[in-house]
Amino acid sequence: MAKRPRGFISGYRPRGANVDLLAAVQSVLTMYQDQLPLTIRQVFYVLVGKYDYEKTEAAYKRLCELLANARRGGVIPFDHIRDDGPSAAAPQLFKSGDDWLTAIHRSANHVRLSPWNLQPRYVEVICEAGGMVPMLASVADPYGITVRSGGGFDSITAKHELAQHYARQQLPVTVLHVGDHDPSGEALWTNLSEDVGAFCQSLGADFSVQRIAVTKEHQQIYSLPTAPPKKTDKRSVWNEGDQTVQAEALPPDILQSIVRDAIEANLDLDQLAETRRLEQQTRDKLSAVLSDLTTNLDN
DNA sequence: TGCTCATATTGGTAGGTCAA
DNA sequence: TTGACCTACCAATATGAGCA
Repeated sequence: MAKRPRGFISGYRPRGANVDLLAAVQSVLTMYQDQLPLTIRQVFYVLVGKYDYEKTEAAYKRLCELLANARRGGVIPFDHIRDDGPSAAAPQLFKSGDDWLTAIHRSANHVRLSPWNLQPRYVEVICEAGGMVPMLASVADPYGITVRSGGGFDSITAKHELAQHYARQQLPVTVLHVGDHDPSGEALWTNLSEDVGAFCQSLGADFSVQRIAVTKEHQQIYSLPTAPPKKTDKRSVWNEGDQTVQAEALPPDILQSIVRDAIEANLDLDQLAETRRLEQQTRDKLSAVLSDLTTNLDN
């Protein structure tokens, strides 16, 4: 029998300093309610910046454990915290033909057109941490832009498939990269840029990466919490005296605005407006066609 | 040149121990 | 009794150092 709690914890009562810590976490979640869900790392860095929370890996681990219990205990809503979960592939099933027709009708009202046949370049966002994807996607989605988690792109298959995907776009490809400002973050970015770039070159794709966050300038402008680079991490050239900054140290709203600005700088906004006009036209047309079809079937 | 080893990345969880 | 905290571990890969 496991000694750890399973399922919900009924009557969970945090103790000592954790009572105040959970109150601070709830304040952070309220402060960034428009950016929810946040990763525990994002909550951690806001606590460090605004509540003088201890900035150590041990303190971060304690926060992870506390938030696990707080979620099990119903103190923190599960949907306010984002972590990497399992993936599922569910078949698309319908109760009946009418059910399918209703679903089609409903989706026709939300059909979206790809903006890429009117844009000068294909743009994507890649972030290092998978937990940040939903938050960045809420910014990128209205532009029709895909957000991926890099996770270091540790799989050679993933890098090759990505290059194949970019080659199929038949447009110059720009990847906006969000990652940590540390030797490992630099190494991951360089690896992505070089390895996917080399595959792209062989496949005939014009590929470039823009590192949009986190930079040394961001650290200075927003006074972000830093840490000295780990002496054991030799994966990248690192200037003497330079401090490291985690991507999650950027306040969520600021990170969103950095990504939004970078997206808009790379898109033709007039052409994007034209795509949206065509999109509405298409929705109206499809709704009319499906209404006629439903009427004919009923008769 | 090629192999092994240590260390790093993410967001946790498991088990053991301590303390309120 | 129960919450807190510490260490070890998971997966797949990159990188640098050291050695044969």
